[in-house]
Amino acid sequence: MTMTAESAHSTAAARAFSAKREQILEGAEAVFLEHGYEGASMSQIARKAGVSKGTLYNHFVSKDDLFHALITRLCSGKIASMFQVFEKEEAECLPGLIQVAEALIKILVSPPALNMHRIIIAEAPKFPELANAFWQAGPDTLRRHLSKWLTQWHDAGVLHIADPVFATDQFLALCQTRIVIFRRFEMPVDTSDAAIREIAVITGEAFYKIYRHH
Amino acid sequence: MTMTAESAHSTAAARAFSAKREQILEGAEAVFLEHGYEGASMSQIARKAGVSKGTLYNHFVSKDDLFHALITRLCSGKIASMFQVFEKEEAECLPGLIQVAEALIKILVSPPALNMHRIIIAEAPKFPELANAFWQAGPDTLRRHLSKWLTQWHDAGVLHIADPVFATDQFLALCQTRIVIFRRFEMPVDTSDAAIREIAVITGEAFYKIYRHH
Amino acid sequence: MTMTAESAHSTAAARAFSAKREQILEGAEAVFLEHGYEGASMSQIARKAGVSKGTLYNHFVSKDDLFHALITRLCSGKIASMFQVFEKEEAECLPGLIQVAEALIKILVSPPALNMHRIIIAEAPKFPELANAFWQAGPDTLRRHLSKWLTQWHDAGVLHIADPVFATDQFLALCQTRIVIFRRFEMPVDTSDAAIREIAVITGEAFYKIYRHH
Amino acid sequence: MTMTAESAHSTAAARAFSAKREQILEGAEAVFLEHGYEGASMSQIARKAGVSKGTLYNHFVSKDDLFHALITRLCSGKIASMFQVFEKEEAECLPGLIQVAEALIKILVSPPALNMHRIIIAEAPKFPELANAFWQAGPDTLRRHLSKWLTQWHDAGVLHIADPVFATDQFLALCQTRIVIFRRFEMPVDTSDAAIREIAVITGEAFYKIYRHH
DNA sequence: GATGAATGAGGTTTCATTCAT
DNA sequence: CATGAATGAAACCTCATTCAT
Repeated sequence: MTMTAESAHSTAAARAFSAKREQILEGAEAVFLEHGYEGASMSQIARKAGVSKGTLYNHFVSKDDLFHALITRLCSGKIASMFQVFEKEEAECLPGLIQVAEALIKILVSPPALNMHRIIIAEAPKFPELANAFWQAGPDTLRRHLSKWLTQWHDAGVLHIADPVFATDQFLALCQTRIVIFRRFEMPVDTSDAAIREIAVITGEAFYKIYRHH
Repeated sequence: MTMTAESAHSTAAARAFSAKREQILEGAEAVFLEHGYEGASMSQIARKAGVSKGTLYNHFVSKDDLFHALITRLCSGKIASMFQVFEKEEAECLPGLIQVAEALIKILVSPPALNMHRIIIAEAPKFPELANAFWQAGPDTLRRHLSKWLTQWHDAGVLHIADPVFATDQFLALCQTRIVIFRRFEMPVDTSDAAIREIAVITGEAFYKIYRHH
Repeated sequence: MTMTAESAHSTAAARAFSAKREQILEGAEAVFLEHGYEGASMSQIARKAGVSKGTLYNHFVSKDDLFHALITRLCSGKIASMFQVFEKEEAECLPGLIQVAEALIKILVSPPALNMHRIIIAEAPKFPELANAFWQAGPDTLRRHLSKWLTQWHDAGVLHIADPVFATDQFLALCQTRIVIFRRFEMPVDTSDAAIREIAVITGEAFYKIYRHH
Repeated sequence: MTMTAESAHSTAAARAFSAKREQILEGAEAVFLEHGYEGASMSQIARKAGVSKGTLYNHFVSKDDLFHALITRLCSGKIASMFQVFEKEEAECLPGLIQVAEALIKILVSPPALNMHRIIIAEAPKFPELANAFWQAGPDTLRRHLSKWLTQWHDAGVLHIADPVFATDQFLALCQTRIVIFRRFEMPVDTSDAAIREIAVITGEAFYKIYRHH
């Protein structure tokens, strides 16, 4: 496999270009998530990213475009991986539910997830496609995995679930009781591991009571 | 009952002043709830309210102050009355739960409530006291009423609830399954009365399964 | 001497009107002298004077007019009396010169005089007639008295002064050595009575050396 | 002497930047000196300088900052060179004094010096450091040179001066008799060369009488 | 005559975007 | 392609002035 000097050059240039793009997106992430879409300024982003304002516009057509690119990237990157809460299968149902609840709550109260949620909700009317992208990458990913997992317990006769996707939605909703919602409202609440564990147990048990097979 | 010319005068003036203030707050409500705090401009608000920019500043010290006043007023007014979902007591438990769920979901998917939720969540880091005011006026009001109502069923031996406030939180969370959350993400979802009723029934039944007395 | 009820009434009203005018001028004095013409706002003045903004315009046609009235009043009042430094005649020439120098320096370093000087100088291009009024009421008053007093010593053969008015101008200029000028530039300088006395002595002696008769 | 493309580039850019800065300062000088600090508007300055309002803020952080930069620049430039009145030494004392007086009066009645004095005095309470900078660059420069020169005549036995700096202050004060002060108050006065010469002679002689050696 | 709310022009400053270098 | 100065529209806010009460 050979490579001419020129293509080598252009490849290197392309790499550098890509790197700059990443650099900008890092800055944009920091600024947009902290200040919101309107509250963020292109100057701030340029400064944070360590590039000139002009460079922003060499890589992105507009503020809108940069925001788009950022959210899209976050959705296919951080968000997607965040919501991968099924690393190892649990041998039993209820402990599995509790474990998932615990993992999910921990994610949802983390500053990045809170900020992401905030900006997505805030900008949903202006950028509905981004809200949708977030949904697909985050909650919906979890929903697909979880509903499949629940179906297994249904098939095993442990749970009785007519609509596994809706059941998953309920599970997700239950996980947002108390701690998560308090954090979203910036109200003081105990977010220690113990407190989260406690909510997770109650949540898992509640869900189990709704759907256990008699 | 007599009234001096002067007090009549100042009373009339005070009334006019109050009316203008209301007028401004109406405009502010329309613009802030549509565009968010940063996205709204004082000029827009003045135009919408039909007053001059200067008048805005005769009534409110700053944009912050106007926002504060608006949210505070909404909390003690619309929001508070919105969350009064207990007009008549239900004779039975499960139908009562379903009825409350239905009423709550209808509220939560209404544009005013959605917009209010959006802006409160978005600005919670900058205006935590407003997020708290909203919480007190809205969810917490419901929480107080509902937990008292649940306690009655507990005392009657119909439900078995160790922590009624937490149970209420769970009920509120469950009501936000599917329709409410889809609307918040501006994703297409059936919000017809029938669809809401269906979710309400499932939600009521789910909650009943968690806490019914054996 | 009789007075009808009506004229009594209108006289009382006129007195009240006059009092309001004074009240406004007091406020205007405080604000204009502190912030300068452009730096002062009509609202500030109204607040300081304890009257409404409308009242300002019932008494004065405009900001210009109020400024005019203020400076004019100060010139015929405070300024004029300030520069009356000849209360008692001195028996001797040099001690008299020193005494006048001392009195004058004390006046010129007083905050009111400094502020007045500042605003008059600053606004002289815009309000030359006010600068002139100040000159007439302040320096020129002193100039007339002092030149007459110097003429007496000339006639007595103690001093030899061809142009008494110009000599007075020189005396006034000499009094503004060091302390006065430092205060005008807001530079730190000893303004104690002792320091002023010292300058006054040197100034008086210097003037005496210029004009003493041989 | 070589120069890389980049350094050539950045040097040219820096030159252009500097030129624009100068251009702004020219505009600022014209507007500030004519209208005073508060009376000048950033729009006026931008218009006068032939740049956009935004450009003002690319070069200076605020109106304050621009004013600071202007006055500082004037002090180290025009003002400093203005007060260099000692180009050639005079062979004799009294003619030397007269020559210096004449030069100084001519400077002080020039519109730039009058305007500068005006604005410095007016803004001294708000910008004391600028008043001080002006003092250092202007009067104090002259004071240093003149006091040294006077010391020479003292050492030569022609004058008898205990405190040369104070004597200089007196000389400066005497130069501000009549013409200078009339101009500051915008009062009509003959500012012809002949009139100035006349005052200069009287002033020089007066000073000589105070300090000549017997 | 006194009040103070209303006005709208204009104040300082920020911002997204463009473009010459 | 990167830079950052330039732009001018628009942001928040203040001000002198008017006028209904």
